[in-house]
Amino acid sequence: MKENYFPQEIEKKWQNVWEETKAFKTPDESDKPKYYALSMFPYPSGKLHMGHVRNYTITDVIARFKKANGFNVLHPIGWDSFGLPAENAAMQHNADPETWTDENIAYMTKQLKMLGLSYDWDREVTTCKPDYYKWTQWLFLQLYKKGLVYKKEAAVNWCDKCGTVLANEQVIDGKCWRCDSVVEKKYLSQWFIKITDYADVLLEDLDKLPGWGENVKTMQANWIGKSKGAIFKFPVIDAPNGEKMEVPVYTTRPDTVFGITYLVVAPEYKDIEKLTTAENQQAVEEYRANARKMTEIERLSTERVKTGVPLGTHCKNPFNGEIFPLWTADYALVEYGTGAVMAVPTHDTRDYDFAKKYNLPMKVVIEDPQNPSDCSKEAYTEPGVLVNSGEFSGMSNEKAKGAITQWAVDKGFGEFKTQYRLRDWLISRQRYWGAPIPVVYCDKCGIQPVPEDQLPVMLPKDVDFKVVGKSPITTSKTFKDTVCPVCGGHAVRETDTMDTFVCSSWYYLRYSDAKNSEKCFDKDKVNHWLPVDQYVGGIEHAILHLLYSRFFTKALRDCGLLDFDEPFKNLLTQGMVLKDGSKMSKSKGNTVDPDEIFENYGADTARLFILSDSPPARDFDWSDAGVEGCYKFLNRVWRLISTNANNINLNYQLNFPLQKDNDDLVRVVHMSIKGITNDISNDFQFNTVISKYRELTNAIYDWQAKKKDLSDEDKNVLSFAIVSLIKLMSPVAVHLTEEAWHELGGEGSIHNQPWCEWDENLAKSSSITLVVQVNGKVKDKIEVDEALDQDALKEVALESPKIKALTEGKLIVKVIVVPKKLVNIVVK
RNA sequence: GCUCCAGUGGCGGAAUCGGUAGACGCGUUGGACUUAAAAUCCAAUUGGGCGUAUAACCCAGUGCCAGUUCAAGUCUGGCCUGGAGCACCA
Repeated sequence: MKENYFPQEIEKKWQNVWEETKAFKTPDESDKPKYYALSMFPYPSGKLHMGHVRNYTITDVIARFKKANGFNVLHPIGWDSFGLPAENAAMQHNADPETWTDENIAYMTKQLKMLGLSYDWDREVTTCKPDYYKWTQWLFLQLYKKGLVYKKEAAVNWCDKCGTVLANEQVIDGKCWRCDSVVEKKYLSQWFIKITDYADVLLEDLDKLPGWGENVKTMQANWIGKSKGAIFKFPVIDAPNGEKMEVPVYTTRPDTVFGITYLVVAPEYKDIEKLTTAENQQAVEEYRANARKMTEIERLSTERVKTGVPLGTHCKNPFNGEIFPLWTADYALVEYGTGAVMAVPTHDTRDYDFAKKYNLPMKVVIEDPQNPSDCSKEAYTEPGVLVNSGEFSGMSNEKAKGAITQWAVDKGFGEFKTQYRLRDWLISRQRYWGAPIPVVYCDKCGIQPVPEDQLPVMLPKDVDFKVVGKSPITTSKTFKDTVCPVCGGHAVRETDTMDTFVCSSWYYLRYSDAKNSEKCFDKDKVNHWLPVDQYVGGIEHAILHLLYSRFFTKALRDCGLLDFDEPFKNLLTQGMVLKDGSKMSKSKGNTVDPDEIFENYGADTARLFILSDSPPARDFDWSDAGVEGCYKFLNRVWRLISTNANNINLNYQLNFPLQKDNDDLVRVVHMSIKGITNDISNDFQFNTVISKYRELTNAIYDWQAKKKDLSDEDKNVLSFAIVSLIKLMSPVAVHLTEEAWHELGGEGSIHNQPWCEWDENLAKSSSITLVVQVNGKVKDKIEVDEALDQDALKEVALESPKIKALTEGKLIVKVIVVPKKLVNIVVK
């Protein structure tokens, strides 16, 4: 064995061996239990960044740990390879997005292999390839058949300079992330997926996910935004055309209906023109036109100064017969509820602001009897008792919510209503580099889905990427014109492509049967491998990807394609990788290139370091000194092994009873095995795992420093310690340990060795330190025999000279004894 | 504004059940080895009492204020600060 550690040499060597032997191929059939470890697959942007390194290392260590513990582990990787950057690169360099993507995938694949990740490369999926997007299109058609896909006119984020809609996540502070121009709202006919049909079950099933962080679950719950309330219909008494009209409103505060003093409809409210008098027509029209022009930025910059204009008409409050005016104001949102709001200025802060500004009347209907509120300064939104509320006066407001709604239900103008904030998912994009939406528009038959046997609808190659103001796909001469599958007449293909989040909503299912050309996946295989046992990725997907994937799983279950409710059993959201306290970014110039780390220190150092300093869920601050320290540690481990290579026997036998110092080292090894195993099992605390590697290494060095010559027994103990260290480190320092294993004469790969076992009786020190406190403060520590009972411990503590001195002349009130640990003497 | 998370030395962080606060590392300081350096090794490193060797001791200390308890970084209540997400959702 070489005396010095040369990571570059040994890493390359073993990477080649693993690749040639397909060392990490996962069989579908196995008598072992399955374990599915998954990292969020990367977008092939060009190069790996440290966030990738962290993500994939965490999952890799989990996969290897589970494999060593007797699981048949599925650990795949793929590419989320559709999306804007490829198309932008194509526009700038006039390259084909596919070529650009392929080159990036090739480079990043090389980097992943350099990191020593244990992927089953035979299951690789690439979403931009026809063998994958064929099935994305097929799944779209299944959802279409189920009635979960529809097309409608909607306001979308539009970047005029780029000539395309943008996803919400591509709008940063109201501006296009690419060209920085202001994003407008534009009405376009778009494709939607009816995720709202699943709002309730998506919310409820969060309770089935104890393995998810509370933060992610509350973010999803807030996003879904369930609220319970009522819908009331208010009759209009003076509609200009004499029509009998009513305005329905949604409210979560039915208890405040006696305090309504006006009603607001959104500027986009569908019946607004019919509700406006001739005198007010012009002012309302101007207000609406202005609202339409408002960009996101302007809406934000108004800082919630509320504006509005009266419509001139009035409603009657069916609860008390009062008449109140109708207004329009943009603080009412057309997409939420009914698009109309009943305003109770005394008990809603927004209504209060508006009423103050326009001098609208206010009426107190809820009070805290102990502490009557002054509603002339601010709205009172706390619980209380109803006043000025007819027969409901005196009732607690919580109780009144139900009672008042029920009253309205009985009289026929109200209903109980549950409302969600979640909106349907807009999936169409006017871009080239995505999966084409598989529908055609027939002159006679209208919208028709492409028959399944005609899939995939391939992306055309004859396109001009330099075109401005429209999707490059529309420049194809071969793509658009086609034949209607129903009547055989002329039809035009849909030129919109799907949001890349559609592609990434089912990739984890495809890994179970990645190469199937007949189906999206085999039902038995997907049911066998899923759900994912451990999913690892960034918190930035807390809502989008994770919500869409949960929806997809449920929808596909309802299509009969699989049999489980939730795709990801456990979720680990890793923190960001920082440098000097801020996020690594090219513009800040504080990035660290993984290639340089591999070259200078090797992948094992990179893996060790990225796990070492912080627990996985927290942000990780990259430091050059830290990398250096990890590199030194691996050198230290290497030296320990190489200088002892001749003394290490893989078939060591521990012959008890051991001598004291040997016994101590053996105990440290057992403690290390136990501690490391528990740390990985409980929340993947890799930072403490690595501390324990260091402690064990230090202990072996210390033990050795005391020895002059090694007896046979010593050699057995040393072998036990070092072999255990290598095995414990094998999930992290994958190359170093493999090399050491072979140099020591090990058969096969260390990565096929079973995990170390520990003896509970040896995983603790031979004596215990009794802590003696006086009035809860530590005053002495005494080495005692483990066998001593409570009375004996008490005696030992009281006998201690230090304790005697401290308790002398004082009254001992109480003595608390915690077995094997502590004695607390309470004195006065 | 609402929701969630976090707050421990110079720094990253550790501390199953409430039971020795600061494991492990980074950095710093001192020392050994060396012609010298690198590498390596040894020692010290929460603050103060205490600008001196050695050994020891005492006090304070986990964002702040209370509380529960023999005992609180850990539990309860109320704040403060920082971060993240949502944001006129009626």
